[in-house]
Amino acid sequence: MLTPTDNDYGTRPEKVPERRGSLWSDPEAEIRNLPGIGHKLAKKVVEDLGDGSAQAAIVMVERNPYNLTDVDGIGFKKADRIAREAYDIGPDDIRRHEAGNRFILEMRGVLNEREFFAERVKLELRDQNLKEHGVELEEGHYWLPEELDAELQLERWMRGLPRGEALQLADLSEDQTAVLDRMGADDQQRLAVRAILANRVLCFTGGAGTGKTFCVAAAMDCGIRQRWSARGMAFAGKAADRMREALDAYGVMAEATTIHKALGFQKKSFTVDVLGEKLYVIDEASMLPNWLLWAVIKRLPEDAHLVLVGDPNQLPPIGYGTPFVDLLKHGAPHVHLEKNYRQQDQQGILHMAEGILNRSRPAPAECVEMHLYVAPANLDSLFDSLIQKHGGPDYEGWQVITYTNEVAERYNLRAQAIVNPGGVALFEYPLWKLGTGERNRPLYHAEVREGDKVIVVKNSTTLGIFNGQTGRVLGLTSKAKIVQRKNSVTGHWEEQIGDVMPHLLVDITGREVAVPEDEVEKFIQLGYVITVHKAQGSDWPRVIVMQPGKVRDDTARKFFYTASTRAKNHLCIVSGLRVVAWWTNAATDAPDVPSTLMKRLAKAKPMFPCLNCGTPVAHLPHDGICWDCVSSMEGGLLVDPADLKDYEPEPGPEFDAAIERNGHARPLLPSEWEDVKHSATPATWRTLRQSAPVAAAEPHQTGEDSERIAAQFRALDVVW
DNA sequence: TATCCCCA
Repeated sequence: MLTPTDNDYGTRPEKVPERRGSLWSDPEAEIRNLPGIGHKLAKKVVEDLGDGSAQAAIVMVERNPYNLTDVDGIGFKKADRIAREAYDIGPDDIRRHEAGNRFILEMRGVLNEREFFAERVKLELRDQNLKEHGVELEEGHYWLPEELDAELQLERWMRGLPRGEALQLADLSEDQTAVLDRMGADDQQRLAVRAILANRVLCFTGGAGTGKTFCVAAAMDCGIRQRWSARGMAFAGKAADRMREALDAYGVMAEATTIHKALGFQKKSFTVDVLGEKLYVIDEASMLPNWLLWAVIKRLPEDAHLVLVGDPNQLPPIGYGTPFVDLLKHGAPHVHLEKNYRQQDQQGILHMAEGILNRSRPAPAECVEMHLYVAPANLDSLFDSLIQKHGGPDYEGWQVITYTNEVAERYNLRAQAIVNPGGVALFEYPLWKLGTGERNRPLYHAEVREGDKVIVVKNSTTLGIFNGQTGRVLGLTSKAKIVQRKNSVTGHWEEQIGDVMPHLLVDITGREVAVPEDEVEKFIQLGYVITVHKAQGSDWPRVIVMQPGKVRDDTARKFFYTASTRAKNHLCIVSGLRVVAWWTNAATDAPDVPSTLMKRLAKAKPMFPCLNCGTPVAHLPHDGICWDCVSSMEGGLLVDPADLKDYEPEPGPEFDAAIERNGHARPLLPSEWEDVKHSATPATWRTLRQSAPVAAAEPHQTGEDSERIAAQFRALDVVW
């Protein structure tokens, strides 16, 4: 079955070769002629599977046709059809089961046995002996192995974290105080900076407009003043770009990139093994799925500080897991900014957002327009009048936000008809969500005209544009296309001059960007109306939230909260629901079911006394030494070897190897630890006898200290 | 049962 994303609807190969066997002279044609693959997909197959070589791609496909699922735009079903029709692969081939099992879990996350079998039946995966191929079964649940590993590792890492009471505050040097004075930080923000500098791991939360980014920039600057190196990261390109702008604006000497870039993402994996900086700040952390957060944590140097900045009330990650929310629930060190700077003049929007979170209806306010219980027949005309009132040529000034792409596509056409009716049409793209007609063609197309408001829908490093940025179409120009080619000798990517072709000129945040004609459809769409996911991380003076019906219960509150808080001065809400139904929907959140990670953490684990300070902790990450001790260690461990003879670390090959190298089985000095830390997993070292003797305990922080700090924060309206 | 991210 063809999917709506298969937009190879027009072109067919000009020449149809007669037989596959005679095609070795033209391997690309062979790929193109596979069932369900056309021109465009064939190119991607060659690029993704063969690294540019069609011959190599064919070898990959012949070895295992299900390798095709690695190509963007090819799922299990399309690969399966090719495997069975073109390569005679039987229904119970191991490769088929492996790909099918993985496909199911890639779509659905973690499934129990019954759910998993139901999905297998749908894909006609019948042989029960092959039900675990490519996936892992753990206590009645099926997992992708890498997903299970990420979660187990996160669990281990979280058990080793200080919890709640361990929030610490750094003292600021004169230099640092001067920085904060110059930046104009208030007391709340100063405390946040001190917390960032003092805690190895810190969650940093606050709603839109509470100045999180400001604090982060200030903290990074202060870090740099004490000779730390610092780096900002974000999941999304646009968020990284915003952070970079903020750092530039405050004159902070630190880079900000996507996580993928920082970890050296290539093809399907990360190439950076250990990160080199001292302070890492991840923005929009609520967007991180388990695997990605773990990918960062496992690469952190041991003395690094990690700050996770986010708003747990915003939209959850697309992938599996909600590690940011889990960390907060688990009680990791946490600073919350309460005071809102941005919406101080527009308290109505703030109260609206609070109302959605707290299930309370705020008093009516001038800056919040509610249009509820709108009859379906009147939705369009109401929309039109709102655009006439709040829309206009100042595209930076307003934005319509929806939940689904279908609604976005529909109302983009209406908004365009009002705002830019007479612009010259420059190109068009298919509106797949508005339905498909015969022969799988889209029913509607959108015209992009001169003067239109547009949105970037995909990052391009070549063009320097990011998914989610909005802009204005300036016109057309003709110039040579710049293409990125991999130099076959050096292996580096290089910019080369390609064919001369028309380019679409777009003004994006004040910069003129020329998008080559053949890539416009990939990068540019109408931007009057966008989905909430694309709006995340941006704000506009006037926002219209256009959502005719109910939003699914488990997402509703996050959708309305995120969408409403995008507005700085004026907010319009449009819905067909009655007043009570709307408020019920808007305040409905997913039932508070603990994530699988939280369930793991809730299970009791044996406690072990730290060899250095004696504090019992569930996990001793550093060879019997707790996190706090290791982090405060400069010269070496103060452990008397005589006290250690009764310890019995867990046996195993890694442990044996480590003993052999070191000649003993006691916890290691930091210098020794350097030698074995890469080969001995912490799990190998962690099992210690509970009755073991312990060095004199000296807690790192008394209850009094933490109470004093808590009081300081409370006094400043900061919750932690 | 919808949403969507990442690179050389």
